[in-house]
Amino acid sequence: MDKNLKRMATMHRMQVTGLELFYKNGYYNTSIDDILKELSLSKGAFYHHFDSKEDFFTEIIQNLIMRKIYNILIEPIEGSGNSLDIITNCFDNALETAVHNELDYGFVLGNFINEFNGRNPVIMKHLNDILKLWEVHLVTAIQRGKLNGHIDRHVESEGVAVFLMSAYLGIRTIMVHSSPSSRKYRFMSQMRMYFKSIQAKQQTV
Amino acid sequence: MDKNLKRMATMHRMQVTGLELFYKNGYYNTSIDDILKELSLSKGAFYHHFDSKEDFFTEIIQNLIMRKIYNILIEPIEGSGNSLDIITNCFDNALETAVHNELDYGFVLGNFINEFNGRNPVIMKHLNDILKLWEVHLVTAIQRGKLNGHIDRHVESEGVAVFLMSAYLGIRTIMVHSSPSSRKYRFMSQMRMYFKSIQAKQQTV
DNA sequence: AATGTTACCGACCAAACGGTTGGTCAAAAC
DNA sequence: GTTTTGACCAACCGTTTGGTCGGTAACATT
Repeated sequence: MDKNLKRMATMHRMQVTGLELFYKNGYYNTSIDDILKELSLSKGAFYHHFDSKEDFFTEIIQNLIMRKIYNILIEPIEGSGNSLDIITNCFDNALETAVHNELDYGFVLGNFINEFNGRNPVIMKHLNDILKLWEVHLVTAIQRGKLNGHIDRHVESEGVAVFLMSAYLGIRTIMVHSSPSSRKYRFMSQMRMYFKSIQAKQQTV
Repeated sequence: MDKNLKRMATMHRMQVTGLELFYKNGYYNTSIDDILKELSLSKGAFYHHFDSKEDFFTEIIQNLIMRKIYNILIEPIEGSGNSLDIITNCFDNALETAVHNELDYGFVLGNFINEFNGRNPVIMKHLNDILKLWEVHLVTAIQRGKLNGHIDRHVESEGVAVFLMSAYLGIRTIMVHSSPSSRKYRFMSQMRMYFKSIQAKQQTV
């Protein structure tokens, strides 16, 4: 079983480096050779483990992107406190990694959606599924907020979810260029304003 | 001068078709041959008019993207009425073209920013300049709203601008996949909620 | 009528692409 | 101790890429 362990280790290394380069240079602008050079591995090794470039990327989506997004953007909003506070904290933390130029997987997702949209339906489906998953959990969190008396019962849960996802993906597009830190601060500040407009009118805490 | 006219006509045709394909398939995933095939022109014609693929795209940015964004997202918010109403209408109109699968240049901009970020500093600078131009005009419109008594004086103009740009670019990323019409409706509805939270407290109209 | 200019053609190039193939060698299975 | 397996190598293939270049034909200038 030692062989199997080595196989998995190598495949994992390939995927981590692959995501890094795909994210940095784009999928179509990154060659398999680029990835292999970085790892000092050969073409043969690559095609021994993966069927094709597309298959390789599909594995990356499932094994790296999906899980990270779950950990960073979905699981943190499952809590039972004030939904608005929880979402605020979640976004704040997620954007903080972006400020420090680390891999922000929410942005990675939006980035790839832009790149594959209309070009590769198979990969788009996988990316869309993740987006949908995020949306569902956001809607759930907002509905919980209504039940708990933190959010006004009249607001549309799905509308809020769409608006939040939009804002998050958008701020990341803007943040990449100038003064990410101050842009994050301004963004979070306005998000709190927005939250005030949808919170329950009379505080029944 | 007939020659000069023909030259400009051909160059324009090339740029229009070029933008179409670059937008649909991505810059790096669209070859010059693809564009020329569509136009029944030859490589020689292309390099007779443009220095390189990059030069070609730079011209597209200046001649097509820049002007369209000015017409659709910047000029419409120059009016002197209620800034929040004007911006709402502007976004509503701009997103409507997106619903009908037409070229929405705001999205085109966000799309290319994602593609070129970290890959081509020269092109990124041009795209960034457009983003900055948009931001400046949004800030101006919001400050005008404060002066006219439509917007609460305490809100940060730049924060609002960043938030609005984020939301717009983000909703377009999300709209490309499923039910753009209903997503647009929900988005606009939440944007109005947000606007309520930043409008002047006592209506002094 | 002769000459220069310009828009455009299409064969060509070197480099890079995704993918294939025959082979090596150490560890696992027998 | 022999055989089998599987991770990996490296040369190679057909195709596509951005870009070059010598040529041609229509038009403008003289």
